[in-house]
This record gives sequence, C-alpha cells and structure tokens, in this order.
Amino acid sequence: MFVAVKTKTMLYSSELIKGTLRTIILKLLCDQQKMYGYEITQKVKDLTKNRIQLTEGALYPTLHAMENEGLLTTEVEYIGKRVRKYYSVSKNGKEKASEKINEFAQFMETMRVLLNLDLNTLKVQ
Amino acid sequence: MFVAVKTKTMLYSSELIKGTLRTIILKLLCDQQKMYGYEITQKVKDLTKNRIQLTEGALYPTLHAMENEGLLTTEVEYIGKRVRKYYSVSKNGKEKASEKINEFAQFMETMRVLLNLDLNTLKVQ
DNA sequence: AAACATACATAAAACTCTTAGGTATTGAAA
DNA sequence: TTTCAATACCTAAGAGTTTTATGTATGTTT
Repeated sequence: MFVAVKTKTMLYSSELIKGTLRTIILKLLCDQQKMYGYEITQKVKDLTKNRIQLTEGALYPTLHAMENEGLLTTEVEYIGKRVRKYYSVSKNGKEKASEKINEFAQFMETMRVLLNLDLNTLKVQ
Repeated sequence: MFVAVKTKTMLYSSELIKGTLRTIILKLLCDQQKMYGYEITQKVKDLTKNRIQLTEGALYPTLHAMENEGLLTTEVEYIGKRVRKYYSVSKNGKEKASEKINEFAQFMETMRVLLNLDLNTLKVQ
C-alpha cells in the first residue's frame, strides 16, 4: 500500500490506511496553495512524526490521475537543472477536498463508535 | 471493497475504509463471545446505523483466512436444517485484537492531526 | 405463489498500494 | 575527489483486499 506507518518502534500493518492518499493530498494542497511531489512526502512525514511515509510509487501515479480528473493543476519550475512539478487544487479539487475530508471525519466517528474507542485517552507524542 | 458506507443520503467512496475488516471482526467477537457470519453483517449494520454494510464476498473469505491463521475457532450448529457456523476468538485472536484496535486508534489520531479535524464538532446521529 | 430474509459459499475483475527498479542533479562527508 | 545521501522525477510487475456477480438452500411474510 502507499504508506508505511510507524509508531516509536513498530511498523503498522498498513492495511489500515488504504484509500486515504487522495484525501491527504487534497488537504495539504488546500492549506499550502502549491506543493511538489517530494515536498508532499516530506510534509506528511513531518506532520505525522514519521508515522506515515508516502511512497513515491503510490504518490506519483495518484497525482497524475488526479490531474487527469481535473482535481489538480500543474506548473513546472526549474531549480538549477532540477525539475520541480508543482501541484495546486482546482475549483473542482476544492469541492472534492471538503467532500473527502467530511467523509473521512464521518468514517472516523463511525469507527470510533464501532470499536468503542475513547479518543481522549489517546496520547500520541 | 468489503464495505459500502453511507451517510443519510450519500454512499461513501469506500476506499476510505479498506483494511479495517479484520479489526472489526476481532472487536465484535471479543465483545460477543461467539457470532456467525450473517450475524456479524447485521450487527455492524445496526451499530453503524446502516453506514457500514459488510459484503459477504469479503466477509466469508476473511473469516476463513482468520481461522486458518489461528485467530478464530469455529463450531457448527443446526437451526432446523439451516447451518450456522459460529466463530470465536482464540487466545492468539485476543492478542491480535488488542494490537489491531490500538493500531487503529493511533492511526485515527495521526489522521486527525494530519487532516486537522475537530472531532468534538462531529455529530453522527 | 412470489418475494424477501436468512445463511452459507466461491470466483473473476477491479482497485490500490508495495516493491523494485530507473534517471539525473546537488550537497556533504570521507 | 569520490562516494554517499538527499533531492526530484518516473514506471511496471506483483501482491493484497474488496466488489460484483454468481450459486445453493431454507424459512417467513404477503
């Protein structure tokens, strides 16, 4: 799957996280205006304290698909001789972002009830 | 995928939920002592107010796999001429259950931070 | 009698991600 | 100065999970 997730010592059985990649991409791009692929992997790594590490094999094809679907737009920039491809959310992308984030929030609440989790006792340091 | 998830009117794009089936099964069986496949589908439907509906095509093969892995044990019962196959969690299954539930809780917290969600404002009625 | 619910099951196809490559530039350490 | 790590893009085969579409059969409701 597209993520390797770790706690302090342990690697999650990452099946848990399937299907969240687009939601993550849309959320970050809505907040940051524009980002390039590698930057996204680093930002997610930072924000999750190394718990979620996007793999490029999953990220790049997904970015391309989302561009084809009209959710993202691109602009290429050169840093020296090195290429950077910046992605931004389109208007459709913004709508999709709020849909997806809402869906995920609802899903989390549903799962919280189903698994009887007490999120207040959860301390992720 | 194994679930069709709905809100009041809308069907989730269910990629969001991949990989949670085993966790759900283990949690329910830990709480209920023993359940049969069809019962699990109905229980999940009830507990999630129709938001998550397990499909049999995903459930039965997963139950069989978990039995083969030693996480579940089975006993067959006849209700008239109709067969019921009850599943219970083994000792290994109980350990696995708490691991999986913890993992999922951690993951939810990580995603909550990443997506900047405020769960207090989430009301799922 | 027909339709729906209960209850099991399998298999092809679809979808997503992992794993494993590949290319090339830039900067730091040895 | 060469080698390693980081930056930065990319693709493709395979693995794994779920969907969709079946199939069988019994029990209940209309």
